[in-house]
Amino acid sequence: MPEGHSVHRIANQFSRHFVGKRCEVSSPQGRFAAGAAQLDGKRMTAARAVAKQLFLEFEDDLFLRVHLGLYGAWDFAGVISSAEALSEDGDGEESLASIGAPRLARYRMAEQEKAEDPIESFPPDPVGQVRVRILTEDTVADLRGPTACVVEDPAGVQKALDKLGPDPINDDGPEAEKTFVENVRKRNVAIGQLLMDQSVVAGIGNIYRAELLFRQRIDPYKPGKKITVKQAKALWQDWSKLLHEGVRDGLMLTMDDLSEADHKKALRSRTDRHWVYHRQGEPCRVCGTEIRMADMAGRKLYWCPKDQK
DNA sequence: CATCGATGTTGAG
DNA sequence: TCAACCTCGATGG
Repeated sequence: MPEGHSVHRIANQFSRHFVGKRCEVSSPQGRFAAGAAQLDGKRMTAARAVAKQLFLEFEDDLFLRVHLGLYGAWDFAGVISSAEALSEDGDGEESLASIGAPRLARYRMAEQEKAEDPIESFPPDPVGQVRVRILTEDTVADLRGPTACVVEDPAGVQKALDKLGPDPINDDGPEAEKTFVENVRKRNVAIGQLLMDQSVVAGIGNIYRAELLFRQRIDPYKPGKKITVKQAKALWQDWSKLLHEGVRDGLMLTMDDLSEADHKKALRSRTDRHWVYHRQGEPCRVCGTEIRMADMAGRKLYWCPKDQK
């Protein structure tokens, strides 16, 4: 899935075009029929992302909690925001659908975002296995392939939140940094593993994990207890920076100070976008040493053995 | 066209 | 520690 930044963008999409509206909620696939019936006809009152968890709040203290997992995705159509409009994070009401009258946009939001073929009529027929469809008078959102899609009461929401460490978008004060530093430094577990532990810090996935550790030149195998306060603070600050940039840009650009040409290249090609992620066997962009890859707790870890000590 | 692997988590054993 | 979840782009024939 979707590391932390994309879920925040999805929440923004819902905030702009669904919150305040009455929703017809259904489960075209059928696997969420009972849950959909609980929410059907209610007004959406808020949309919020905490790390990779999405919470859609409806009237009567009901919440839809969604986690996209590895390959879940939301498809939006109708009056929705384009990538650029979402990046403004403001009140720009510009939508694809409003540009050129009868053409209605379809926009897919998962790890990548992309415009799909225009739809001919509204609402469009569900494509594939749609677990949940949320339909308003002029917008529709289809959810496919989620790991979690559950109706929660406030206590259930709190229970889910309690499992999460700080998320720099929601927790931006010194307290959050302090919590992160403590969470890291009390554990005798490799920092590469701790960054993926959502109770230590929420929202980091495999790509951000590899890139953050390279950017701070930290050995992924170094135990949390041996990470200095300075290193831990730097990791938190850098994560906060990358996450805010990811929400703004709609993609993970983890290399700083690129030339104009390299920046464009990075936007085009995923292989030119990262320092170490998915670059095993290729030369380190800093020192030329071969980037290594190994399994760490079931996920692939990428790092430069020379620069990260 | 078949197969593989992926940005993630859960629960069984 | 590993399979399951059940989608889809990339890869190979």
